Amino acid sequence: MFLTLDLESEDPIYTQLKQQIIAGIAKKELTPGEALPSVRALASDLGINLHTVNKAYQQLKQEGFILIHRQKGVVVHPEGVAKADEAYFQLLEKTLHPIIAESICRDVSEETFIKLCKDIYQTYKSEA
Amino acid sequence: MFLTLDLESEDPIYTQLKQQIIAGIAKKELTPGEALPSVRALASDLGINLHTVNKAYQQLKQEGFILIHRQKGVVVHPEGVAKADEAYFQLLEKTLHPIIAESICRDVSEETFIKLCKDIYQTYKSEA
DNA sequence: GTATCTGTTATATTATATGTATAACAGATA
DNA sequence: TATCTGTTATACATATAATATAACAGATAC
Repeated sequence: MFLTLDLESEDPIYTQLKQQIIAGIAKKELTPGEALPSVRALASDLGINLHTVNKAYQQLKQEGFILIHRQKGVVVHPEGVAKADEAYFQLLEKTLHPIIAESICRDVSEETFIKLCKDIYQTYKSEA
Repeated sequence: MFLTLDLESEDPIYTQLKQQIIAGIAKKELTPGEALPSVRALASDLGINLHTVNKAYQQLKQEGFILIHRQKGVVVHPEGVAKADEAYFQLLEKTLHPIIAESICRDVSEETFIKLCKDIYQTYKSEA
């Protein structure tokens, strides 16, 4: 599991951490039950503050991706990530709406958009 | 063109304005050359500050959605929005990646995801 | 010519978000 | 006892978001 940060990015560091861990789970590079580095170890590795890592971990826990045992440490959720429910689909739709609206303005056809999504899906499947 | 704000939203007001104007253009409720309210008029209508509207307008101008004439006012770009180029597709892919990664974690099939995108595309086409 | 409408620019203030820096606490373990 | 967990608290610096006023300069209507 490689974690790389772009300190120039507009995306906050804790967001980058979250996204890369989620991507790791999606690619099955991180498997259920697998241990993640402690907040201090990861912060030290990346040269960032403990609290920044902690914020990412807390949100990942809140969203059901990981479990945190007070003394055992942090692990990828052993029973797998909670499957999409109605609330998630609503959030997903709300997220995609403005993205698709802009694509339509820029003359991106539905077929082209779908193709891009399929290609991205493929990048996660192929590296399983 | 109805503009509604959710002051409780995490999305900044100027972002909501941008998204709704872009959605309006996508739905062809706003047509090329059509005038938009002045910064002061819109701010007054919505009960927000002039600078918040101006920030949205400036970014929409920067991204090619509108034109601003110093004394004539604000209009939807008369020649249509700039079509997607390589830079836009890269940005789009970068935007979709984490969204799709999370969907995969939550067991959303490619077919389900594509279906959702198609449905959203449809909401813009049907109201043309 | 004055008043009014544009967008624009400048300052200042408040609140919130982000990230860092230290320090300490409590449970588990070697 | 020392060291490792996550957790909590406080403080600080910076950036973003939004508001509040004020002023400027060009265009237009009376």
